[in-house]
Amino acid sequence: MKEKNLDRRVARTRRALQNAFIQLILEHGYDNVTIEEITERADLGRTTFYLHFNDKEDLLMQAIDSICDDFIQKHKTVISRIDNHQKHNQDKLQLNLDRDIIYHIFSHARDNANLYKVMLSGEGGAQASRRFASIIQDETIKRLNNLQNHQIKVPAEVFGVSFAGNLMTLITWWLENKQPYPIETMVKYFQQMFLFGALNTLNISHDKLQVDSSI
Amino acid sequence: MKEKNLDRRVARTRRALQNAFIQLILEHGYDNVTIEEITERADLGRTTFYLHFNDKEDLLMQAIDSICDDFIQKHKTVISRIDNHQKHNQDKLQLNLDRDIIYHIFSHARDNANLYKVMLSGEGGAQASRRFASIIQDETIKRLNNLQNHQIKVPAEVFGVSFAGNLMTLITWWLENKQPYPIETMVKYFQQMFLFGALNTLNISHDKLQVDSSI
DNA sequence: CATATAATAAACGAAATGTTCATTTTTATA
DNA sequence: TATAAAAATGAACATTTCGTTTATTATATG
Repeated sequence: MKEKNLDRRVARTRRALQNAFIQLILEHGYDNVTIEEITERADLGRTTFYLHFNDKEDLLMQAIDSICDDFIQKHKTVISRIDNHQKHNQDKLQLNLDRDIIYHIFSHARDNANLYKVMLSGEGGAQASRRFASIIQDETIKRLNNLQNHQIKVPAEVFGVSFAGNLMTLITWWLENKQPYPIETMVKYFQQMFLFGALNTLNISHDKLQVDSSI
Repeated sequence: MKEKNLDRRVARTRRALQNAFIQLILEHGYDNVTIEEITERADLGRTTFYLHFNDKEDLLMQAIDSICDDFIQKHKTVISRIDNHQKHNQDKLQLNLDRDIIYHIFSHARDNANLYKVMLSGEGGAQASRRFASIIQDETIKRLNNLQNHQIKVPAEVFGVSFAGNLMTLITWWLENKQPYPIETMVKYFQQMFLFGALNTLNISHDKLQVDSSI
């Protein structure tokens, strides 16, 4: 996993190409961006592009892969912190509908706003958003299956799809509208709309659900 | 609105180009489809394409515009039928969360499955899905504002975005997985997840909400 | 049938792609 | 700091796709 053997030039070049491309996608749309525009914006020769990537799609997918990996890594930290905390609160629900998890996802989106905009809005092709969506879906389904109470009124997959879709739509809207509310508020809104609905799809009494702060 | 003055050849050509393009998008992805492939599949000369459309985007957007117009027209019929019916049931909630409305949206998607797949999955660029999303959003916000009870815990726009996103995600998943459940079931799932959550964002007692069938 | 309109094939320049190669610049490290 | 390895560069190239023009053929409509 240590890829620190990278030549400075390589790291700098790839970073420059990625940033240039994300910028240009947001300005002109994915289809309208040419390789020459990217290298020009990145202040590099056009042939240099092909030393690192096969085509536009390759460049974007690598960018998305790395942001997804970064997300997963940080996500694990948050999860384990919560799980650990909840050992002492067995009556609390272990599900990634938790306030802290939603909060973390919004934070990560805020910290990488441009890439998230491209990734989630579908601006970079359908495949781009699918990657992130499936991460959220799978994680949701996984934790859903870990619940003691399996009396779910909706198939886990449908639940995961719906959860991820709702969340991603909200994040997309939030980023594209220049983050009109603080993250705390968005988390509250999401909980009020989806979570209190989700509550009904599970046979879980309201007081077992951890809604506000968990840490 | 009467465009029946169309030469048979024109109608046939445009239909053929549209169908060919939708097919090819689902096979190879939007970006990878060339104009020549489209005309070849449609069994037409390449120059003929340019007699009708400026480029790929133009073709797709016209297809999406017409399916959206068709949706709106049929949607109005459903709405007015429900509204009329509800004159005699003043205690029922007038909101397009209604079972019949959701049902109609799923039906329309099923009847135009390929185009919906392209439109909703983001396979045809971001703009494609935005068009339909905003129709659902705006309609939701409009009917939300008509409610007597304005005590909403969430901004109407956030509500509309969330509603539309959740619905579109479910439809996309449903179509891409070859409609694994009948529409009735999908409507039920959607209601159980989103609607009972939405219920909490409104200050509306449960018995005022029309959940099952309204007609 | 006559006329108008649509579709066609061939040909063209322009733009973008992806690759090769010899040369220059930068980096790592001994 | 000197040197070898690696990376970036610019020029040139064949290809592909695009969008348009033009002269000709096919077809719908009245």
